[in-house]
Amino acid sequence: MLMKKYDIELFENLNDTLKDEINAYAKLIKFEKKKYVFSSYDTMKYFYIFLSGRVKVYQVNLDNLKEQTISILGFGDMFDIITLLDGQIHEVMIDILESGEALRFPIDKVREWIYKNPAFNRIFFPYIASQMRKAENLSCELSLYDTNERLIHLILQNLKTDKGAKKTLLQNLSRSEIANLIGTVRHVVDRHIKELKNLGAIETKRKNIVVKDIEKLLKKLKGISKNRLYP
Amino acid sequence: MLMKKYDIELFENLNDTLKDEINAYAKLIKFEKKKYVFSSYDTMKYFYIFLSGRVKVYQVNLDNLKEQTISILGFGDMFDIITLLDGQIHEVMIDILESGEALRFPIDKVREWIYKNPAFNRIFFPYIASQMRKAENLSCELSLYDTNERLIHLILQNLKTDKGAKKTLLQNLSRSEIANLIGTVRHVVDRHIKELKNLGAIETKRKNIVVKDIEKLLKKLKGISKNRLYP
DNA sequence: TCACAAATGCTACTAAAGTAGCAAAATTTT
DNA sequence: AAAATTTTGCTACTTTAGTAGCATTTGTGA
Repeated sequence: MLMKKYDIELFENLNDTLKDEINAYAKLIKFEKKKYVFSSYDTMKYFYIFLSGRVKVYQVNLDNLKEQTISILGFGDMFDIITLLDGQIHEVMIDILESGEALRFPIDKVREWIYKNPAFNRIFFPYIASQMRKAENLSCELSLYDTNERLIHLILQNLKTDKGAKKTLLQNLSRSEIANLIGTVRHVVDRHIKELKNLGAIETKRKNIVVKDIEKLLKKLKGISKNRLYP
Repeated sequence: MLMKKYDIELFENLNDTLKDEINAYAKLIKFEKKKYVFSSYDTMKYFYIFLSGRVKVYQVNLDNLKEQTISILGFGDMFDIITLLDGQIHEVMIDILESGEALRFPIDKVREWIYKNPAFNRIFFPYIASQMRKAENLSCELSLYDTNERLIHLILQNLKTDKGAKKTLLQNLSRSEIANLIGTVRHVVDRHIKELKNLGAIETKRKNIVVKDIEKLLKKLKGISKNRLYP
């Protein structure tokens, strides 16, 4: 019975041997808003797989305090995969957006798995790839599109991932958090949202954006590349 | 003797068994400027390790033809690690900046290695991590610093990697390629370079930037974060 | 429940980045 | 060697993004 403790969806397709391994080394950790956890030093020793809650990983420009959100981690996400792979410290800032739980593993144990356990890697490798795709996409968005387009891309992207996940990325995020995601500041996001509301493309509640007219959103995207996100 | 064929620096620390494996499956490929190679379809079948030359990986905004360089691959780099990890197509544009050679492997063979060969992963995992760090750094640069600071960061970063590598990243790159690297356009780079030249911080030859006064470069960086790159 | 903190909404202003076009120099190709 | 292409350099202009400040609304925790 104890072995069934963390037998979650995520590990469904693993063989029993690995499931047992995981259960043997996992420790359930609860984390809360405004608490300082998952520090760069901590992640040199421990590796986490998130079960619930939401954690923001970000960097700050100390001169103007502008933030860039690198990723928001939730159910099924792992941290910190960079330190796991190269053993070096990974200096990022962490904020808890929503309290939740994670499984904590001794990082050396996880290293053993990724070096020697093909079953674990069948989950791990595609996960790394998905994170790399997201990182690449973020750079290209920041560089190739203006703030208005990036906002619309983010809103549309959320429509797509709607099914499946219980909660979309955008739900329960403030305007400044949205700004941090797309590499701008709150006032700029406000300006664009105001315009989209006036057009009747979206409606907003507190920490919530509801799409009212996809066509109008798409029309605000310029030219050819509008087909990229919503073909 | 045949087995010694590709016995390059990169594989120095591998055991002989793996070296033999690599030699058995590697095919030497030459690539040239203005030739179309390493397509997204090709990299579904083959995996490459570069021996020489330089290859630009980038994305384009079809509306204004602006480009963002995702990475420049040269000696020791691997491609495409995303497709290797998740088996999905990875749609990027490729340009050959300098002709060169690469080892080509059947991608399924390389998958076998990353799933079952710890010796290969001792090279592969840190490499993935370094690519992830670069990707994360690019996003943060693009979002948190203005074009002038990004240019100076790039120039300084090149000073550091000077030793070791035979050729720095910036050598032999045109202004528009520099612009593509830091997410802006040629005219903006020109403007900043002109100012840095007037200050006496740098000198330029065709496709070449020579740092004359590091202190002056650092002074152009704003405030606290200048210490980040050149402590 | 009351005080405090967080989030939203708006106006006005400043600075930075991007667009456009042309000409000269250097390099490569024919 | 001539022609074509690429790279550099400059000016002028337009648009977008970022800064600042304040008032109102909403939510949270003491």
